[in-house]
Amino acid sequence: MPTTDKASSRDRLLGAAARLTYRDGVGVGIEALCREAGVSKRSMYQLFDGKDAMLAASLEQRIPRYEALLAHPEAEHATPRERILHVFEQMTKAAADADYRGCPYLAVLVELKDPEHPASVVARGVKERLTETFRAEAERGGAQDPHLLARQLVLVFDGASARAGAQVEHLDDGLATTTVTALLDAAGME
Amino acid sequence: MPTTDKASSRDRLLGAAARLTYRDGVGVGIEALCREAGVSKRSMYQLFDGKDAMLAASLEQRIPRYEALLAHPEAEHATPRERILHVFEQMTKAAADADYRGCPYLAVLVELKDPEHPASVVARGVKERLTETFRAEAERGGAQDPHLLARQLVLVFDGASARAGAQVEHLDDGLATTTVTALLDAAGME
DNA sequence: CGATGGGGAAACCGATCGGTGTAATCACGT
DNA sequence: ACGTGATTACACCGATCGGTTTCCCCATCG
Repeated sequence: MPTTDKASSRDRLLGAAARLTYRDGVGVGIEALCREAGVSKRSMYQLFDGKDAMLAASLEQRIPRYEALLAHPEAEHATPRERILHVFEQMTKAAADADYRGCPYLAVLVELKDPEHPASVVARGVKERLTETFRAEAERGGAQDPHLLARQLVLVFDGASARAGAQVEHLDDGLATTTVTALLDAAGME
Repeated sequence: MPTTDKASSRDRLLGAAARLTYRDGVGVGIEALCREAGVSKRSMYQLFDGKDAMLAASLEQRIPRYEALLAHPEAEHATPRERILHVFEQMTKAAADADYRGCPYLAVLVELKDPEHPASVVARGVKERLTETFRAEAERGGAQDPHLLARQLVLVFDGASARAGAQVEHLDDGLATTTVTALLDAAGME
């Protein structure tokens, strides 16, 4: 087994793509990606169909990490409200980092401006799954209109992450959680 | 006076920059911008210091139009609540257009990822002024914490515009205004 | 009329884009 | 030791990037 087999080349490419794209946007060059990953351009084109496909795969691979970060660590004993608030507490913590650039999936959707792009499809999936998670919690928590509340929460999620990532807002005073609490209360969630 | 004097060349460049940047992102080429504007590249470099400066100027020029669109038409007789809601009603109407890509100022902030970029500075100014407008209305309306409410409203504004622009959400059922109403009520605004 | 000067078209600059072709090199199995 | 297949570095492709320069036309003015 070589020191760098096919799987690890793939992983390093996906990691580099995630890192550089998040920092510099989807406009980063293939050359830079391969340099960062330590993989030749030739190999990258054998592993992926092209830049678009690699970007999509990169976003896809990060999904478990991303969703695990937002999931409540003690899911069993936590109430729906606690689980929803946990999502925004995690975002608030992440936004304190100077390198925070907001939700990478929203950023890709905004930057690509093309809903048909493979990466946009992946990103939209993440957003839809987050909405569904919120909806399920809202329902468990007895909200009057769980789907509406879920969509409201995602509105706040994306607004807060975009603004914090663009450095136009700082969430460290609990802006996001405060806003969410108001919405949860208004929706009649226990 | 020639059919195309210096001022009209400037205007057509700014218009083309606003249009193409909004549709395709800040990555559009100078060549395409000049072609769309019907102005030679040489003239554009005499009118502006470069692409960054023209982009910033383009965003700057659109500000009056943008803010007029969000301002309540009968500002005198409208209540603070009506004026705030009007902003979100206008966004909802704009989002119904298939060509809607969200707030251009937020998009630029997200795409550039550089708060120091001249265009980012302009965009941030727009966002800060919107926040201040909300804050003033919130204060007039007797909100408990006008500044907090204003920041919450901009969260919803940017979240809704980004999501509608990226085609992940549609606002035509009043999602934005419903959310805002809940926040206004929670803040104790009359 | 001829001189002058500003602006347009287009060539040009080096750099980079996404993507490919090639030849040498590498680790490996036999 | 040899063959093999994967990976590498690197040249190359046409296109485009932001930006500059050249040339030429045409409008203005004396």
